[in-house]
Amino acid sequence: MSRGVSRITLQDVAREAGVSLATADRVLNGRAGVRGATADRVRDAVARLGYRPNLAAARLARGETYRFCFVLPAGANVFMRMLAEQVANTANWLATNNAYIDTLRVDVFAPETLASALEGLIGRYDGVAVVALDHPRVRAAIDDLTASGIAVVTLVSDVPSSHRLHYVGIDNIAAGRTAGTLIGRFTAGRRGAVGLIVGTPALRDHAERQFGFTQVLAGEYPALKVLAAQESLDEDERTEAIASRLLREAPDLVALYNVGAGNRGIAAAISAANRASDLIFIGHDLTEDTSRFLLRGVMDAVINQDAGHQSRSAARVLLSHCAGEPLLSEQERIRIDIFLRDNLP
Amino acid sequence: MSRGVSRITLQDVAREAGVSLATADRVLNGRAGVRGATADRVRDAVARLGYRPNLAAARLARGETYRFCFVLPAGANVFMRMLAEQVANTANWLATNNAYIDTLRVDVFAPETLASALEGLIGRYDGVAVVALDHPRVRAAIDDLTASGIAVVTLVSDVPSSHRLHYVGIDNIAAGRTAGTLIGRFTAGRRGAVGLIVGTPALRDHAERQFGFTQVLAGEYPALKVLAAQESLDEDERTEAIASRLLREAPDLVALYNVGAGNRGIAAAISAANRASDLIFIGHDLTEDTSRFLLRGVMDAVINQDAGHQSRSAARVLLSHCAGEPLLSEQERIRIDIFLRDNLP
DNA sequence: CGTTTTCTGATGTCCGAACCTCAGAATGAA
DNA sequence: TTCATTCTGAGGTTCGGACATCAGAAAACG
Repeated sequence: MSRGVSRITLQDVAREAGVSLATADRVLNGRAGVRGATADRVRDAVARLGYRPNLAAARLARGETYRFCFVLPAGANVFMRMLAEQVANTANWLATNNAYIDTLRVDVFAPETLASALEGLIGRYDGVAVVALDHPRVRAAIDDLTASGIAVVTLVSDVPSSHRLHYVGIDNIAAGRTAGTLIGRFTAGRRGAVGLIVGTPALRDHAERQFGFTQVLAGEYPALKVLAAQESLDEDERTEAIASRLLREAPDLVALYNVGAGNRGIAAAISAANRASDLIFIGHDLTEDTSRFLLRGVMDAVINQDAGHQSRSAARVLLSHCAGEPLLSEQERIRIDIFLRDNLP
Repeated sequence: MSRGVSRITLQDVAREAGVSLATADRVLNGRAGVRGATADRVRDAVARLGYRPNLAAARLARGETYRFCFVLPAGANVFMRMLAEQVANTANWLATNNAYIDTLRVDVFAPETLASALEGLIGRYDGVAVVALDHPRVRAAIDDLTASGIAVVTLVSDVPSSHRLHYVGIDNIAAGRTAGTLIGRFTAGRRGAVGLIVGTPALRDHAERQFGFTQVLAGEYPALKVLAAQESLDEDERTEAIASRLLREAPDLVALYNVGAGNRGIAAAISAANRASDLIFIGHDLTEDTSRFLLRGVMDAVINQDAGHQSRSAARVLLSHCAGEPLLSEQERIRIDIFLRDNLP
């Protein structure tokens, strides 16, 4: 609270360097018209005094506002609903920082729709965060946005070959591997079949998780045989049907891994078959449902990517890029969270 | 980057409410001299327009600087060194936000020393973050700080009965339970003894982890017998000696849980005994060492509390408290991270 | 009704940096 | 030495809110 502790301002730097405020300002903002020797003196003074520009003052002086668009899938599975909620929170926070978020919901499974929605953002926003489908049309749209000077970050699901500025999300191969290791260890050396349910292999994150999972099980747990992946389209009814069928038709089923959404259906099937206590069931995304399933012992582990963190991180990356402010990259790494019954938030 | 999108300022609110800027300002800053009816009109206008004060402008106008002190243990175990490093990073970030951090290293095991160090901070800081020992003397010192108007947060290890503003850290009972469940499941139904090593039961976090751990093992894994806890004082040589002795004297040892630091010693003992592949070893704090142990299969899981997150969180809590700014409480929850070989950062 | 008290408006300064202009100084080239 | 071309200094304005002062208006009071 003290007003006594005097900050070092650009004034002080100028005085220390023996130049005027204007010159110091020219050097720090990279404006032309300063001799090299003079510029060095200023930079020396900055280093000597440990000058740090006052962020608040800089922002105020710049007086810019930033408009961001978050493009989220229209299909409302629970995780995406949570993400949308967190984006709303983030918007609330950004509003005090001269930045505004619009949310756009599009059918992410339709590459054409997504791509043209993205192209429609050109000129209207300074930054875009998108839950992207990895498809050539979408990649081209992202590159167009980037080329038009809009900062683009991919959210949750990446398009690595595009020119996006940053990917905010987890390493899904590693997430799949993590699920594999957990199932391998939790099945405790038993021999048997493992059911694998994916939303759709068209989503890069699902495909990657599946890859990492089978890689670990095939390589390190030969006693476990992974059954052919079943597509659920992330729908509860379909996951329930699939899980019921697996439970019926594979009598040696020891574990289930659900790569996508629809855990409720699986939990229902497991409970109906009375297999909660001996069947290992691992899925993604901590929700009200999945935490309940963990507590009841229907699920054994949940692998999570924090929706709030991802939303805030995307906003921070966009904001700091647009405002030319430094970024704490370490803070922007999204963790692969493992939740057991015991470490629920 | 647009300058076109006009923010809503207090001017707009005043106009909308049909009052002057001065009156609107009086209402928002809780200054006296405004009739109730008028104040309501202003508040209505705020709500109608969705006015959000510009954080940057507010900070600049307030023109205050904040001084924080981070009190860390002098005994340099790896985690604490990492924490100190992260505090330095945080200081770097805070410097652009009118806030300064000093770091003080004291012997945290000596309650008298810690308490008097804390009392010495009165009047010199606006906020204090302290890795606290739960001891009456220390609690009293924290309460004195609080009473003198200094915001105090406990970091990593809490003093729940004190008047600290906030605890930045994990639920250590839950962390111990998590370790218990992991060991229970990873031992795969085997019968045998489990070694338990603590730094010192004087540290609240160690005691709590031990409690949670034994609670789970006793309650849910009757095949595992937890041996009497051994004190290591967080030193590698002592943990190595303890682990070696356990390996020697308990032939049915199936798992080891290290509550504190000193994982390097345990890893050495396990490797020497050639038990890396069958003995389950779980410890805390992700470091260069423990990630290597995970990759090599010497350790099976590491439970972590992110030092960077804790440091930033403490700073944010102190800053927002002192500056009277809102806090995103969700962002300040420290997770109990579980790391396997597969989800290492 | 006048008078006191309580409100309200007008106006200003300040915070620190970004960005601008213009005059004058220093420097280089001819 | 002169003239053109860089540099540099001095000064101002702006951003939006915090905080202060003072005059005048409205309300409360006797």
